[in-house]
Amino acid sequence: MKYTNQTRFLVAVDCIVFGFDGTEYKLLLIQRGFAPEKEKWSLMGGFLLPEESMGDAAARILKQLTGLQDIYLEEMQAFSKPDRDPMERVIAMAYVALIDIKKYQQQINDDFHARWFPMKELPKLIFDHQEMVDTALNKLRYKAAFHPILFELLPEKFTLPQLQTMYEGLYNTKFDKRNFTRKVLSTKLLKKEKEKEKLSSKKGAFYYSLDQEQYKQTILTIQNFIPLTDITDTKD
Amino acid sequence: MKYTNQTRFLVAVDCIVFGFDGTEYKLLLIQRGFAPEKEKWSLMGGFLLPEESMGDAAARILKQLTGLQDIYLEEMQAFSKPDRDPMERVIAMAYVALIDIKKYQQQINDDFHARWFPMKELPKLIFDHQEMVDTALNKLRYKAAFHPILFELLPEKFTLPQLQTMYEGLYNTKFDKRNFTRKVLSTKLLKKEKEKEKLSSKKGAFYYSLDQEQYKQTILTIQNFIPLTDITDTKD
DNA sequence: TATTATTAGTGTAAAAAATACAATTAATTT
DNA sequence: AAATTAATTGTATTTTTTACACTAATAATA
Repeated sequence: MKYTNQTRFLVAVDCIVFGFDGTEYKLLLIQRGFAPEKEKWSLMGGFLLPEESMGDAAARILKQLTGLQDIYLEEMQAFSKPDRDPMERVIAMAYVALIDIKKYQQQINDDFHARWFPMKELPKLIFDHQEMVDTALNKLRYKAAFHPILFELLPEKFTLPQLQTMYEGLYNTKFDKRNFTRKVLSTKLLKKEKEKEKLSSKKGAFYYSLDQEQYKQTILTIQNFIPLTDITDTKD
Repeated sequence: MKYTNQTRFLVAVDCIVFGFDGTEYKLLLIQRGFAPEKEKWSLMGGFLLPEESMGDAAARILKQLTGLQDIYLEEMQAFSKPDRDPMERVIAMAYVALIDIKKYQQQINDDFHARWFPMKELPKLIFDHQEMVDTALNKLRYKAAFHPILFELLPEKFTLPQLQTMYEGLYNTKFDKRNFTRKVLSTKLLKKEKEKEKLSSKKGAFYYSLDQEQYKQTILTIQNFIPLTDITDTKD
């Protein structure tokens, strides 16, 4: 038994991969391998297969086209305007990934010529991919304001100046060092390491790492309208 | 020209309609009109048509099955496990709506026997609809903690006790009246009206209404890691 | 080896926001 | 007139946020 008289659609997944290299944000793009728009710059995309969920498809496509695996991938938004692909109607689900460029540089497979573009020097993208990127960046900014999500973008060990640069880059602004440090450390999410990073300064900056236990707890915490004393009552 | 050798899928939209009646949260459900699971309780769902976006489909389906229109509908999450519908694979996009039950009661068309169920007395739902509802409720709780989104759930004029009840209902807790009032008013989102609501108390409670101008500005405001003084610099 | 240059790291006072806590007010019902 | 019910309001304390500038550590250079 099947549903009759219903239209079936192509369903695709597009992966928006943001990366941070310690200084600026970049976007990972490839040159599309098939018509239409063959050879044009594109997000990592592909069609959904019959036996996989969309999340599985996103991971598969990213792996196939770049070699990247085991990275943070999150469903972002559907793009479903009937004419977004000139060839044929395709429903696209956009997924967003955040990675530390240096950490994953080796994983990236050169076969597909995936390339990092600084956010301010993006080439023209196919279809509505630029809209996808803009939407993703806005959502990332919004989310990072409440959520310690940006820690995911850093290597296991990172310095406070690096973290600050990352936040400043996302919002195109400068923060006060002392206040930023205090705020970040007050989350209790970071553990200070004994070694220093010596490449980017003469003095060297101490490494910190993410306290995974704390992180898992904190990521669920909610604020603002709910006094903290009430939150513990909420689990019923 | 079409994409060849690709599988096409049924795409559906399911609408999760939460309502608040001044006292408790309810969920709007209908009895499914076709096989499989005919007559079982279900979210308002239907298949995507060839010429509409998914957002359009959600609005159309909600209107067709309940009569409700012009309400706040937000894309929530895709549900795409290959076997979620036993008849045939269907990719479902869940949309969430929040409405004031009393305000829209008349709009609801009786033809489809849509019924409000208190959140604690939901019937067994078809397929993965219960999972959709649970996910939506969690996201709503999370979002409402930062976002004045719950104001959307109230009629044009509402009282502070009503608003407080709504927040308390969402988190199953009690807030201090004085602190809640102060916090809500500090958002500057509310305008005090001259009339009182007299049904639920002898003294009567003053009506408030949403200051639409302020609301549009505030809804974009972000906090926590970004000092407020920096936010204005962000627009580039 | 002394000097210079560069970035990391740190404290405090003032202002703002969050919290805990209970008496008074307005209106209706008896 | 008294009793009942729910709305409304303030203050003192604690916590958090903000603004602001000098010292420390190291490498490069004179």
